Amino acid sequence: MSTSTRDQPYHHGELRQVLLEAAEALLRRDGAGRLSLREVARAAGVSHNAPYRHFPTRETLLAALATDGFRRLAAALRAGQGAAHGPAALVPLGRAYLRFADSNPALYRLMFSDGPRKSDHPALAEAAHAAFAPLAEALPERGAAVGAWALVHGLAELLRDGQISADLMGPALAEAVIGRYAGQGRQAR
Amino acid sequence: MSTSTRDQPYHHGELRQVLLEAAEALLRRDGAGRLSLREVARAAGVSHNAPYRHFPTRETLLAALATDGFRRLAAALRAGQGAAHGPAALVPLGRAYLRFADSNPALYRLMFSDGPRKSDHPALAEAAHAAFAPLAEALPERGAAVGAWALVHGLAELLRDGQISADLMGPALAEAVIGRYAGQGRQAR
DNA sequence: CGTCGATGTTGACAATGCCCACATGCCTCC
DNA sequence: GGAGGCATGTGGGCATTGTCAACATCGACG
Repeated sequence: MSTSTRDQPYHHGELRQVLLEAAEALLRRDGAGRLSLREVARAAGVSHNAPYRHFPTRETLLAALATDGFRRLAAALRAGQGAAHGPAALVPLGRAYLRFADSNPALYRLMFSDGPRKSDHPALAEAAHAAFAPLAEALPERGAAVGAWALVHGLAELLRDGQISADLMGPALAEAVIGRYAGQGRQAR
Repeated sequence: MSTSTRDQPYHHGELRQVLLEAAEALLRRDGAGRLSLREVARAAGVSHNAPYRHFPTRETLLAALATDGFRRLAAALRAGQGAAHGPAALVPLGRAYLRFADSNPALYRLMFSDGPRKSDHPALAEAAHAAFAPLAEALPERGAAVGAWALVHGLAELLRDGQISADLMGPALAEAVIGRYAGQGRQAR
């Protein structure tokens, strides 16, 4: 809470966490491309080299941010799913998913598009995979689950950068689309 | 065709096009994030500042690349659609779409994820919008078209970065998912 | 034939990612 | 309880980058 702990005890103690928070703020402001390690360090009030004690590389920082994002997404999905099970859960899951993407556009973009390759960061890959679990549980059939994942992810991305021209944008339509898919999923064994 | 016009006539003549081609090669190799204007210039055999006579900014170069990508995508879709019309065109369209994304992963990523914001580059925005046209014609109902767009785009992205774990990846599944969606689209009024 | 504008070139500057050597201070082990 | 070790943080430095400014070159047009 203290805006400036006067006597920086040289060893910060929570630098890693502070760096991540500062980085996320800058991510929100500038996007992943313009996020600079040195500016993160400045924001955290440490030397330009301090981050290297916690992240071997700029990309590692971004990967950590994205990993955290996937954990939060998974939590949001579980929270949004509520009591629903099976195909009926698709709509609330989709809604929670889209809300997450809409609330954290820069982070979402980092997680799926802008960010480091998952193959280079095992923890990231695993977190990303884990976020898929709620959907896989709701729709036991693989094809249906993948389709739903793709549909919702595609909607999120198209909405995010206004790819869908403004006249037909909006969460309402998105939800209708998901609803329709859910209905079909139910009847298509 | 000439690999090196010996006497570079100072005024290159086709620099813009050459720069774009060099840039796309580097894009393929390194991704948009690591693409450096100076390296593009080097690859084109001109000074590090020559590109600025054609692109006011690095981002502008990327936007031009992405714009071209959308034009090519639109062409690929029209070519892939063949004679099919209406909902029946969905499967061939989806196939063409996925093939494009699979053949040009870096470019695809630039177009949708990595690249400049469409709102900052009108030509880009328009090309992106135009690429949507074939789909909109095939599925006259807005919701269905948006859903299909999202579904296919989502599949492309998930496939691209192996988000769908390897065990269920592959174009075959993707096509099945699209086929199912197409079937549902046909029966949903 | 001269000049003018588009296109390229050279030079410079600040910022950045990352490397190296050094400083600091807590923790452990005799 | 003192000495050494190790994680953490600092400062300086280097190559690279995007962009700006000044100058060079050349074809077109009077």
